[in-house]
Amino acid sequence: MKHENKRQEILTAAMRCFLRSGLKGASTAQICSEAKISPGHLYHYFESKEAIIGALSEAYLQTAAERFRSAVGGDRSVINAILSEMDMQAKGSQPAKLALMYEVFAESARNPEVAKILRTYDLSRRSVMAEVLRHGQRRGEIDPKLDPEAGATAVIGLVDAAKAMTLRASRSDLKKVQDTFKSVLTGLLRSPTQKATKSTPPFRSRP
Amino acid sequence: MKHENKRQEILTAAMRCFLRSGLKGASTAQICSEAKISPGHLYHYFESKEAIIGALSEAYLQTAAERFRSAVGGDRSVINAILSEMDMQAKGSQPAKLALMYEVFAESARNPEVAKILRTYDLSRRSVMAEVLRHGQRRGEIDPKLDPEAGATAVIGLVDAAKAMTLRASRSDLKKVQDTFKSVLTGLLRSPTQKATKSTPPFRSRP
Amino acid sequence: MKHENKRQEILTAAMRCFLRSGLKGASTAQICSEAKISPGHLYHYFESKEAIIGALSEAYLQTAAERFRSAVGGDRSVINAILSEMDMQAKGSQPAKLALMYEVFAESARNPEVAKILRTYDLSRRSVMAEVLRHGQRRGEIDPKLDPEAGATAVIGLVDAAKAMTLRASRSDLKKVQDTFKSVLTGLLRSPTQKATKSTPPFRSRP
Amino acid sequence: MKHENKRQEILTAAMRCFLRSGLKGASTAQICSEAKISPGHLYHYFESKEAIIGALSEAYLQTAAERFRSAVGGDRSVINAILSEMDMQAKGSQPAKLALMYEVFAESARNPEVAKILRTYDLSRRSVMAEVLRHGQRRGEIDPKLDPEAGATAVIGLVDAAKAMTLRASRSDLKKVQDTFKSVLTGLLRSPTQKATKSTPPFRSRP
DNA sequence: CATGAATGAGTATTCATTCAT
DNA sequence: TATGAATGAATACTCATTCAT
Repeated sequence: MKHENKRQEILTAAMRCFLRSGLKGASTAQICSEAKISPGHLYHYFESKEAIIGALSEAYLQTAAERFRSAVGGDRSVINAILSEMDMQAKGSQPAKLALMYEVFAESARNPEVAKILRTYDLSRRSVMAEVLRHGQRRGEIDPKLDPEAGATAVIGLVDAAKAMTLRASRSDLKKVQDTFKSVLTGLLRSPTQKATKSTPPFRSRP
Repeated sequence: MKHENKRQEILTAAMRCFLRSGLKGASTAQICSEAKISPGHLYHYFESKEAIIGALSEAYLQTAAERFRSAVGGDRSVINAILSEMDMQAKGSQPAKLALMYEVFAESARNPEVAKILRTYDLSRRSVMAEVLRHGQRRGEIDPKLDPEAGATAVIGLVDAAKAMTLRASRSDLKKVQDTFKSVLTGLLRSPTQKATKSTPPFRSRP
Repeated sequence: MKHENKRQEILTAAMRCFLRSGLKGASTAQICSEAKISPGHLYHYFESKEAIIGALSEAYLQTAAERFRSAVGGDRSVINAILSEMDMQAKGSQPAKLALMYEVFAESARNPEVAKILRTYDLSRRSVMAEVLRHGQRRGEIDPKLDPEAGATAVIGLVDAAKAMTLRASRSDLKKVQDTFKSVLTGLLRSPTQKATKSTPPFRSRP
Repeated sequence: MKHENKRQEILTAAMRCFLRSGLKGASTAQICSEAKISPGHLYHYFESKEAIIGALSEAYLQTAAERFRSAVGGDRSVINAILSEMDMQAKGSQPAKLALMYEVFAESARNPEVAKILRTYDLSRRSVMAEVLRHGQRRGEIDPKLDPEAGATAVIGLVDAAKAMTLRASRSDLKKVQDTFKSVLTGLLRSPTQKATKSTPPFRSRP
């Protein structure tokens, strides 16, 4: 298992490099020196730089999925769980991380292995979200007329869009933008009973 | 003028290369041979590879803005105009183009010049969209309670999210996903009068 | 003569560039833009960059020779004239100018044309100096036993060495070093009558 | 140790290239092929071409200093030791080496790292020479009134000037010129006792 | 398991010079 | 006399990868 440990060390070192310099910007030499191994030795653990990127993407996406699963696993209102997930995604998104994510997306258009990983992740993410929505419907928190699968897609799209905004909206706009997104999300999900009593969302002008 | 023409030729050649190989993947040598000029001659027209990327980004974003402005300029319903813009964005998005866009986003996190271009574009896009929403409100098509600025942000976020989906959702899911987004959008914008008579949107389960 | 004028303009522009960036460091493009002509047009006036360097060296050395000739031409003591020439050379020597001179020397070891120019200049400089020394001997200022030709060489060597010091000695040492050189020079040249009454030169320790 | 050996091999190969083509004239490609290594491998041993120049300068100046120190270390007359050092410097100076030295001087005006190396060398050279002069004074060979520090500067200036002459004086003049310099040097250094019995130096005309 | 020497094609960019107009 | 488009070899340097030890 020593092998596996070292592999993990290298992966985290590589992640630090990728965050610092980007996917193509980080060289294997950088990664090796960050991981304190010799350049040749890297290839004892990984077939190529691409393989490192693949492994890293997979690991990252898996932990992201697990984190989300546990986040919505608790007792609290499903909508609140989703909203707080959106918050966390947006707040935990340093520009470097987002840039890296975008590079991985770009990579997926040219590197089929990465594309496959990304596809798998999206499917699992969607099925988890659909499950969560069904759970919410059973508890009467989510509009029972909402199709869980399609709703899941919409939610994920909104969460990702909110995340993306952190890179492009100016810091001062960010809060407003994210509140808007939360309102859209809430409007989309909330059951009719709750909708009747809804407060004016922030993107409405003064009544 | 001859200078400007050649500059444009080089830009389109460069775009072909970037689409094929990515932002860092395309070399100046590739660009030169695609443009059928000698490697040195490139620098007669552009200061650097970065300058090419900058010019290309700017041109792309400008035409995108103009296209949208003319799309919503006509007589038809504002909501329909926005929906069809979303369609066009989504349908015109070959994976390669999207990947490139993602790379530019990533670039913007590390290259302040690109960041500035992107920021400017986003602002102009938002102000145009807000103007469109106000127009729709005057015509009674758009919910008068909607704050135009925040609404514009939400719309743009949704359009971009729909676009992004084309890279990650499988082809078979795509239509459903996009319909979902359109419904969310319609729900967000439509005036109460129209909302009363709304048809069941596609992301509702069969009643 | 318009041709000749433009040629001169280009030469002075080139000199500015060479001073700024060095002999190999200055590009023909830089020179052209400094001279406000097109890159092609440069070759209407000069066969090559080397030819510019050659012309520039020749012009510079000629004016240097003329300046010296007129400096020692006056009425004052020959030794003082030489000492003040040494001062002027040393003080007028910005690092950039000296560096350029060194580069020309280096060039002369590889470029026969420059070597020839330099050789010619040295010979003329030496013959002028020898003439000056003979003049001083006639006036009883210079040791009559000094061989004018060999003495001229020694003087020139000392003047050049003093000049060279400005690039390498720290600013605080410079005055002392140059005084030393002046003393050596004076000791070498002064007639015995004057030597009998000489003041202790600065490079003697306290008696 | 193998690393250090290879480093040295590369340095000598680089020196051959620099002597042949000059500091800017020699390309890293030339150096690599002279050292029989691949172009990339050079950077395993040196950070940059500049670093090679720096290492080379330092090594050269150090051995020069050591050589001189041992030359004056023996039993013989201090003045003779200095004169023979002058001879060696002058005779060992192929034009190519001198040209290179000049280029390094020029470089020092634009490259602070080279300037620092040069400055250090000059200081150490001066302090060694001053020590030698003091030694000569103790042995009654050198004029006790001479200030060792200033005298050292003068001596070094003369030695360098003599060296410089080899590049510019025609071969036939060279001996005469160097004899002149030796006489100047001897006159500067010799103690009064010896001066009383001095032979007519070569730069005096026949009496 | 580990090193680090070695590769060689590849990188963006520069340059003196030529040529058509 | 003048332009500036065009060249293409050259520049210093980087990189993912291989291999002998």
